[in-house]
Amino acid sequence: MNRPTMEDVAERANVSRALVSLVMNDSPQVSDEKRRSVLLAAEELGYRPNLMARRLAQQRTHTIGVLVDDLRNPFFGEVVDGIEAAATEQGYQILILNGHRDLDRELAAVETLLQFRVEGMALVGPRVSDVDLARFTTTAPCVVVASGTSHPGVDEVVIDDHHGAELAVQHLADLGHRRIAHIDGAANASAAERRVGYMSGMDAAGLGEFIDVHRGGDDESDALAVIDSLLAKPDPPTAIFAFNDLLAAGALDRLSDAGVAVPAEVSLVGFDNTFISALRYFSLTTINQPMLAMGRLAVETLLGRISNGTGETVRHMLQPELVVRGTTGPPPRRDQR
Amino acid sequence: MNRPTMEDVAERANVSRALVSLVMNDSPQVSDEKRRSVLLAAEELGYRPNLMARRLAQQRTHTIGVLVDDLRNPFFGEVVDGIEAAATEQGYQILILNGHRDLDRELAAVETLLQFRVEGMALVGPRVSDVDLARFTTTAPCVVVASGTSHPGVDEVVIDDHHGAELAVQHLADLGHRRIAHIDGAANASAAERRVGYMSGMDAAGLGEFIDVHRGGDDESDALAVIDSLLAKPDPPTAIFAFNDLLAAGALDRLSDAGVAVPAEVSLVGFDNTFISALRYFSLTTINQPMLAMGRLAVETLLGRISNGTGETVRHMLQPELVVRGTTGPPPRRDQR
DNA sequence: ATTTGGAATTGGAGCGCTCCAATGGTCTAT
DNA sequence: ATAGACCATTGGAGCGCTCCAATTCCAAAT
Repeated sequence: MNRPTMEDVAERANVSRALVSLVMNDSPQVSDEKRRSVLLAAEELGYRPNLMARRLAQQRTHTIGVLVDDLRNPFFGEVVDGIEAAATEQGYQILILNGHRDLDRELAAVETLLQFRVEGMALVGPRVSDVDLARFTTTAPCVVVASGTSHPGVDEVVIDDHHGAELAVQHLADLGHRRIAHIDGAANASAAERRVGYMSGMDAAGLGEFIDVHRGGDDESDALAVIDSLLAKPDPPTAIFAFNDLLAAGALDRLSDAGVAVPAEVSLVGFDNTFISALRYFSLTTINQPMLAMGRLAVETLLGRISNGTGETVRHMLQPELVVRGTTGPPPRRDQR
Repeated sequence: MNRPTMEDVAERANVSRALVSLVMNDSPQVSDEKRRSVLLAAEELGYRPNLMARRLAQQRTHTIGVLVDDLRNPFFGEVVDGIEAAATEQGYQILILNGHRDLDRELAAVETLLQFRVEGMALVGPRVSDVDLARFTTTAPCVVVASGTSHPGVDEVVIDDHHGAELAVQHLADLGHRRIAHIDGAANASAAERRVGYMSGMDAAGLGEFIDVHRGGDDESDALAVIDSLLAKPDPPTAIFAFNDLLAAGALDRLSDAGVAVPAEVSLVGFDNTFISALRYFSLTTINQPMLAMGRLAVETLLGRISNGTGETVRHMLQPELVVRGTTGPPPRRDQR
């Protein structure tokens, strides 16, 4: 009644347990005859190797742990897809745990990953402190993905948030906008970088005097009040660059409520290129993050670290891209310079 | 240099390995003194139990496997959240694998779960056939979640798609609509149920003669052509019930392109209540699926099956709810009955 | 002083596998 | 006929833990 073991298969095929092990691991030095009979016996018994036992004996797990901040966010799903694809190609499994946007749960999850003896960890949008990070990374190599701030001493895969913001501003400036406002991401990890990028983009376009930053947040509700105050100004902006697509969605909502035409009266740019921005009803101009590539690169970095051990930590920075859709256009005639 | 084991901790604390095991498992029958010194030794060595070894020795894993159809879809993320919450409460871990909308990968994933010796599996929106399902469920109990079609012989947690569709139709009929069209989900798992629900809702409202089903698909692009042909009719519908929120988003897009006011000229209802529909810019009237509750119920069902063994399979059907937002209203005056 | 009982502690077997060194078997070269 | 070489196969130790039965310990009861 109990699950068949290698022993059972060996007995049925009249061979030793070691031979069964060789067959299960596709060893080339097994005669075809024995291989067939082992495979047959395994099939008949419904044998399935026990991964626990195998890993214990092997002294390695061929697994990399993935910690994501929030599974419901499509952004993370996409990055994980990239991680999984690359890991599978390299013969690694992945173990996905959810941090639930909470530091304590995140730490618990990392602990679990370590108990699983993962050979490396990819922390996607993590909230752990640098101190904790330093502790983990000596136990198992870590790579931090998509975290705006820098974590010295740990490998990282990030996007050039600064440049992404510059691209957005430059696009708007090229269209002729001058009063370009920014709704930022408040305490969000990438917020600071994008804010600074916005400012430097404005400066570069000779629009330093029009720099105008407003505190936003994580999602659309945080944009509503900002839009109201923006519209109440004597000289409202003709363009808005939002921290992410969700904030942009909120902004769009409020603007249409207020009867402001987009892009005829106000242009709008988001960030992330999540599938929301691609919905044609939104058709949001935004900045693309190469999520799949970030995932793949994370795995490569991790495996490099695993095989090469210690050494200079790297910070891979991927380039964002402007995706022009329907929410940007030239400013109203009266505002053209 | 090697990872410390229980043996090492035992030695350092001057106790037996068995005692360390007791401490690690919070056994009450350990003297405070010994417990402290074991804990101290563990701390000093940076000891972390090896989950592989523990599970092998324990002969159980306290883990339930979760197979999702597509990680990038927020719907699944939400269901998994429910599963995880309930599992954690019951002292179970979850192991998430991704089916990638592909039958073969799904089967491979299930195989992996079984090699991990999960004690049960929750298949969320699976594509496996009933035959495969029957094979698995004898090895480890399965529960199928959010699959429209029925899988005899397997426990299920589903939503009443039929009734959900009826709710949508009834809402529109109550508003005074008569020509209510349906854009269906084509081959999608829940499509048939919702389609039939639409029809029976129409009948119940005395609108049988207006039944009008159009083939849609999975996402927004599939709605575009349908809207075009609908608008080209001599008597275009005054209301549209779409298979899901994404199709509704596509419909909304096309309608606004065509200059058709929503809901003044055409009302629109979606299905799922994903966060997209809640975006105020959409403000889509839709049918809510209790995703978290479905996840929790899946775990309860699974654990019940694990402890009670075989017996009548159950089919838990949760009730959908109408969520009225901004895309529905009375039909234009000329169409009121 | 001796017994008794309960709690705290320990030794050892065993979980299902891998991997190494050793064994046996077959074939060719001497 | 014998040695050597090479291949397929096997026995056994060991991976790090749990869990049972056995042992030790100590205090209370006789």
